Order: sequence, then C-alpha cells, then structure tokens
Amino acid sequence: MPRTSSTRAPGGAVTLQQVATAAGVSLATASRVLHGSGGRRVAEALAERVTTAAAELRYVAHAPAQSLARSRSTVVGVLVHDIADPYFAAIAAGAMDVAREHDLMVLVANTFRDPGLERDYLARLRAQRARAVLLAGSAFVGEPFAEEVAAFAESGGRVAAIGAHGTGIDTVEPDQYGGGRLIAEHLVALGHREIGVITGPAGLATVAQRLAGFTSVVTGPRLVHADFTREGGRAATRELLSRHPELTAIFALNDLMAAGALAALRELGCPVPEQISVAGFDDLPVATDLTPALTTVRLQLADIGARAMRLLLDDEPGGRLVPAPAELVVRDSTGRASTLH
Amino acid sequence: MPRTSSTRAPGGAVTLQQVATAAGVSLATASRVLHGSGGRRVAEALAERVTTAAAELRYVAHAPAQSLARSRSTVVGVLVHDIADPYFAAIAAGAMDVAREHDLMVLVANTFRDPGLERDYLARLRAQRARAVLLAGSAFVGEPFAEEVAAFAESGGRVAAIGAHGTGIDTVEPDQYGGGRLIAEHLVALGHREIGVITGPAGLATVAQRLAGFTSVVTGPRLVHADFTREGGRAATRELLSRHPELTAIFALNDLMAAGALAALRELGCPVPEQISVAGFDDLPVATDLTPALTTVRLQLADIGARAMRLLLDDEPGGRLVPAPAELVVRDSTGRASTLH
DNA sequence: GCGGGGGTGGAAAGCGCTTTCCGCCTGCGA
DNA sequence: TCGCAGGCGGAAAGCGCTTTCCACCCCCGC
Repeated sequence: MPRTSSTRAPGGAVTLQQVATAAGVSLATASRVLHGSGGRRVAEALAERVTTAAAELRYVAHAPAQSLARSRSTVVGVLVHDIADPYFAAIAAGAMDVAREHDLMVLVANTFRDPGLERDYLARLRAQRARAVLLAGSAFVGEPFAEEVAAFAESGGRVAAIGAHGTGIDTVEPDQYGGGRLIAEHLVALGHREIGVITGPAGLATVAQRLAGFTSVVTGPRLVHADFTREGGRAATRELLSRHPELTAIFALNDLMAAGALAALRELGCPVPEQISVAGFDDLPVATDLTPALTTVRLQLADIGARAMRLLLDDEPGGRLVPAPAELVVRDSTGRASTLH
Repeated sequence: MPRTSSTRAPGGAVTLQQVATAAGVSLATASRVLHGSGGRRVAEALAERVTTAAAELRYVAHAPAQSLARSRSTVVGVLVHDIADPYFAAIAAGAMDVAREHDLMVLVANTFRDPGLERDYLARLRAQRARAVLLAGSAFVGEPFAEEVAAFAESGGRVAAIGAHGTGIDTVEPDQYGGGRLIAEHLVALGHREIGVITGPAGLATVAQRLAGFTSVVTGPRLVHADFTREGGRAATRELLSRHPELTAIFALNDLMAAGALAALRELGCPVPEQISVAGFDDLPVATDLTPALTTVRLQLADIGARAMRLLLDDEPGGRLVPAPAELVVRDSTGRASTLH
C-alpha cells in the first residue's frame, strides 16, 4: 500500500513529508512554515494548515537530518572532570542555564580526570558537530590535547575554557593565583608562620596556580599531594601532621580536601582553629556547614560557567580572556596562631 | 602537493569521500572499513590504505549523517531537576559511567523542577532521536507528561525512570517508603513521640512516598513544606519550632534540608541531639561532615543511576521494576528523646 | 488588452553517510 | 576448456531535511 500520511516511518517517527501530505502542501512549504529561517513567508491559510497537521501528528523535526542539511547542530558540549564533584556540577549548571536560553542541548562528558578520555570525548564532540565545547576541567600542565582542540576549532566549532588552556581560545580565568595569595595573607596576618598545604595532583594547572599564589607570600610551605577529594584531604592531613607536628595552619587547595582535613583533625582530637587553622578554596555550599565553618576563597562557579557559555555563543572573534574574581570568605576555621607548642 | 583530496568541506570538516579519494577507493569501501557493521569485509591492503588516509586527514565521521543513514543515534538523554544538586549529580555520574561503556554520549537536561521544561526537553530529546532517556527527576504527582513519554517510546526510544513514572517503562525504584519507615522506627525506638517533618513540595512523588513510609509508623506528624534545599530546610525548621516548641525530633525529607535544619538549630542555640534529634534522607557525602554527623537513609545513588542506564541499554522488553534498597545510617544527630520539656 | 514584475508554492538538488545490489574477477570442478 | 560459485569493490538509492531555482498566478501599469 502506498505510504499515506498515517503510515509511520520505519523508526516510528513522523516525517515532514507526512505533515506536508496531511496538510496538502509540498515538503518545501511545510519546511518553511515549521522551521523557516526568516527568508520566505507562507500565506496564512497554508501555514495554519501545516501547523495544525504538525500538532495533530505530534511532529518533531529530525534533529540529525536538520543538522546535516543546515550543517549546524543545536548541541554544545561541556567537558568536566567529574560531574559528581560539586565544583563541576555548579559550573555545568551555570553553563546549561545559558544554553537553555539559546535553545541548545548540552552534551556532558565526564572525563574522570583521564587525559585520554578527554581527547576521546573531544573527538566525539567534533563528530557530533557540536556547535561549541566548553573545557570546564582544569587543564593538565603541558596540555596533551591542544591538537585535538585545534581540530575541533578547525572543523567549525567554537572552544572556550575555564582556566588557561592555551592561546587563541576564549577563556574565563578564575583568579586562582590571587585566591591562593589571599589565603596566605590572611593566615600570615593571623600570625601563622608554620603552614602546611595539602593539594591535588601536581599535574593540574589549578593546583599549580593556587599554590603559586600562596607561595608568593609564604615561601616553601610543607606540601603533601593527594587526591583532590575529601578522602585525599583526610589522608594528606594525617601525613602532614605526623611529619610536621609544629604546623599551626593548613591550607587545603579545595574545599573537599578541607572537609577531609577537618575530619582528620577531629579524629586526632585537634581543635580548630584553637590549635590549627584550616582554610579551603572554592566556597562550595558545604563550606558553611562544616564545623567550624570554613574560611575559604569564593569563586562564583555558576557564574563562571554561564560566562564561559556566553563566550561560546556570541559571535565575537575568539581569544578573549575574561577574569573571574576570587574573594576571601573568613569564617570560623581560621584564628590566631596558637603559641602553645 | 595538490589539495584535491584534501579540500576542506564547507564546514571545514573532512568527509568520508575525501578519505576514500585519498585512499583511492570508493566511498562504499571506505565506509565499510571505517564503520562497517560486520556484514562485509574488505581486503587487508585496501583497509590499510583507508585507515591510514583517515588518520592522516584526522577524519571523524559526521555523527548526524550517520544517525540519519542508520536511523539510530549514539546519544542518550538524562533528565534531572538540577544537576547542581548532589543527589542528581550522583545519579547522573553513575548513568554516564555506564553510557561510556557503551560508547554513548549523554545529553543532560536540567529541568529546574519545571514540568513545562521537562515536557519540552523530552520533545527535544525525541527530536535528537536519542536512543533512550532516563527520567531521573522525581515524578510529580499526577504526571503531566505521560503523553510526551509515550510519544518518545513510540518513536523508537527507550525510557526508564528513577522512581515510579507510570506503568510500562523500566523503573529503578529506590525504597523511599521503606526509608521513611526506617527513620520513623529509629526515632520512636529512641523514645521520640513529638516529631516534626520538614519537607519539599507536596507535588513531588519522592516527598509523598518518604512521608507515607514515615506516617505508617508515626501518625499525624507536624509538617512544614518548603523548598527541597538547604535554605528551605532552615526556614522550615524555624517555622516548625516556633509553632511547635514541644518537638523532640525533626525528620528532614532530604539531607540538604537536614543541613539547613542543623544550621537553624545552631542559630537557635538548640543542642543536637541533646534537645532535638535530626534525621535526613539520601546520605549525600555532606552527611558525614555535618555537625553532628547526620543520621540518615542511604540510597546508593550512583548505583541507581548506573542500573537505570543499564535497563535502558539492554534489549530486554521494558516494564521492569528494579528495587533499590534504603539503609538506615545512624550517626550522631539522633539520640534519646529529651525529657526536660 | 497585453506585457512585465512581485510574490508564493513546488520540484529537485544536495548535506554525509549506509547499504543494497550489481558486476567483475578469480578459482575450482567436471 | 568451459561453467559456475564465491568473494569483493563500486554505483546508486535512499535517510529527512533545507534551500535554490523555477514556474505560476495575479495584479498593475501603460
């Protein structure tokens, strides 16, 4: 039997052709009515018939076909290290909000901090012809996929990053250096001289920058590297204190590690901030709920994500650098250096 | 060298045709070598030439074109209320992990708890011909988009949900009811009789189920509805206590609200658990870091997300129901009912 | 009254890929 | 020696949509 308008396509979906037939117009007209990109207009009466038919058939355009024909897709990619980490979740949420304003869908790629996976996802985003991609994860020092980024850009997609990822791409640059410095100055002002730092993998640019800011004020702090997580912070704190019991303050390079540090100090029966002060970085929501409430550096994460997405979607030439401020938030986990050692 | 075969397509991307030409084979052969779905094999020598050419040109298949030709895409959708909420972030992370094993990309849609947006995103996921979609957000009581779900399924996509979303679709069902009951039994065993409940919007199925479990043990608790967030919990707690100062325990229907409750009680100078016990639900990572550490109900969120994604991707017939256990985690925020009122 | 122009609908040519045929070539058996 | 089967490369027909032309109609002006 001939394919009348009510016959479902193989996939089960309604096609534009079916809508056109149902409305008694040509394919071209239906397309113009439903997705017409301005250029041409269609008479009221016909347009009406088409929209009615489309609604009745519950027609939804086949996005891949549209992407193909228009050679322009409606998806953007967001590359994060781990969406379950509140840091990235906040950034992603901000970015997604802006994407929605632009009627774009967001493809989220969780790289698990694996540079190989990161490269891989970037290629797949290129395969999807994503209109743009946001590199939200911190760069690794000595960026191994600059080439893949270039390939993406070359094939017509925009790229923006949070934190430096190389020249030529739009960047929102949180003031990691300044933040590290703020914490250092704060602790020094409180009289601390023996300060330990617990930190994530040395390869992360974020880590390097925060640390650089800190050491611009406090030279040669005691340093322990661990996972950039709560557990990492807990382990690092124990190790740090066993090696350097003289410390009066600990700077955790992110709030997650700070939470772990507080847990470790509680286990060790070491009062904060009376005996040891603790400071974090990021000002995640959890910071206020820790005990004592955490002194930290506030980054406006959702806003950073949103701004990066806006950089991706406007049509200005690339290579811009938007700084994002870091702000010291003093709470209860830092106090005057104890003199009772 | 002549840039014949290397002439970039309009979008700037390399096409299969270019690869084929460069390798001196036909389009069909190139396709078979690079994406051949098993059926046919190509002689070693030719295959080699094709793969080499593809690598040199940094060829990546045009995913939309592939979706069109194969009428099957490689993306799945995940619908969440708010990716910045750790509850959803954990579920999404679990789901994404499984998706990666299957070489699928994940389109995350943030619905901001807006049923309209939810419907809308579902339609757009259908437009993308997403292979499957995971409804991770709690249903609203009286599900307003069953129709849209049906349309999605009808057009060939699979649908799974976390928590009941209607019959016929695969469901991972966390034991919300049982969890509510566990908390109730725990509090009653500790001697509490005057228990207040602070809760999210009445329209959320999750809320209704947790509450039902609780009231199956404790009848007619004092109830305050608020946002399902920390701030909501804080406000609700203040209101609850001002109206019912006789309460000896508060059950917050999620951990975020519980964090708010603890904050409020701290502000009111009300010791926990000595004067008032507090219990939460979800066992988010933050639960251990609250002070006192939160008694709550553990849901294996990442695992739930992963299982739901597996339901979507195997080829079994739909309509299955996978229960996910809830487990009581007793920490320090609950204690024997105070008798000093 | 007739020619020309503006506006609107439709036919058709792709977009980049998959996949069905088709036909050639090789090698084997009679 | 010839026929035939099997294997493998290539031509071509779509997949559902956009968009360029083309054709047509109607209206206006001379």
